[in-house]
Amino acid sequence: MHGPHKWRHRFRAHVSRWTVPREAILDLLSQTSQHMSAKEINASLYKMYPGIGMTTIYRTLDLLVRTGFINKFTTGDGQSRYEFKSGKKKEHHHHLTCVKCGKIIDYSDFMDEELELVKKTEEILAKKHNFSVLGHNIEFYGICEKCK
Amino acid sequence: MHGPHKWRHRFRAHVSRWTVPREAILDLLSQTSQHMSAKEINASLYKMYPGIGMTTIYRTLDLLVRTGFINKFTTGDGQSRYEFKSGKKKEHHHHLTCVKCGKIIDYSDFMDEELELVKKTEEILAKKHNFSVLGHNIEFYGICEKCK
DNA sequence: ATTACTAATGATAATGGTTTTCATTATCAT
DNA sequence: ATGATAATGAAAACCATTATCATTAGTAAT
Repeated sequence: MHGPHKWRHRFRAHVSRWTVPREAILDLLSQTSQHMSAKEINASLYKMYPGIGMTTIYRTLDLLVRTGFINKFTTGDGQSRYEFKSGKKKEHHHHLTCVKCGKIIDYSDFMDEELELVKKTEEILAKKHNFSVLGHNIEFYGICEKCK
Repeated sequence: MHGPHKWRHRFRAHVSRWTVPREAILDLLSQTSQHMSAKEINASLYKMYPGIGMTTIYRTLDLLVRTGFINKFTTGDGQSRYEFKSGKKKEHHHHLTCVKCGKIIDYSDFMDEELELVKKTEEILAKKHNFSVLGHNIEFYGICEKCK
């Protein structure tokens, strides 16, 4: 039903079975620069894999988040969006979100300055509030070109 | 049923009627430093005003957001949270969020440095992507003291 | 104060994204 | 190829939020 695959080995280190839906979803997310919602993933996969249900999509996304393959974001429009987590450090970026259509644009301007500040802030906050800081979200929001 | 109130005048400039639920919700949010969800607001108001329904709470929160009295945040735990918007500029702050219980802690360390960078980034992004930037969220997330 | 207008309320039902349930199917070590 | 059991998917449940609509209550005019 499917041949060897680049993710298979890394994936198997975390969970036991390598299945068609898991491969399809991981492939899709790794190949797009978009931040897709579960519904969009379903729509995108439907032609090639009409059998994959929303249940499995949600479960797989959750699994991929837990095993560190993807990031999950909660946008203001009520649905969550997911992005493939690149291994390369240099691809770290932040987000510009449209509050009308939910579209997310990546940006990486002033990354060095930001990261320095972020690191400093993270240390202080962890110490001050006895918090285990796992990460950060830096997001600008507004109205995108199309929605104006 | 209720006497004169400090917000009444400012409120009436936006909408026509000054009502018990509106006063109760505005009072509650202005007096707490917490970032409350609709459910929490309901629970907190229940003793004093058992008649106020969830519908009215949601409608009032939406009204207060639209008229600039409060800010709305979307946390990862599925529900929105609201905070009173202080008039004072110096009280601008960012958030430290617990991914387990949804608790939000305000912080204002490195505010000046952050704001400078934010302003610079905002200008670039607006120009580069033809975006009308309305605001930003800077948030650190992790596990709080209690949830560890 | 009383009245008339209509905005605001709240009980109920609907919505929509996400999660749970459980019988069936498919993966993989043997 | 086989058996143990993890993964799937259809359907129902869940839960935060929104819409509907008859009733209530704030306001301005009387």
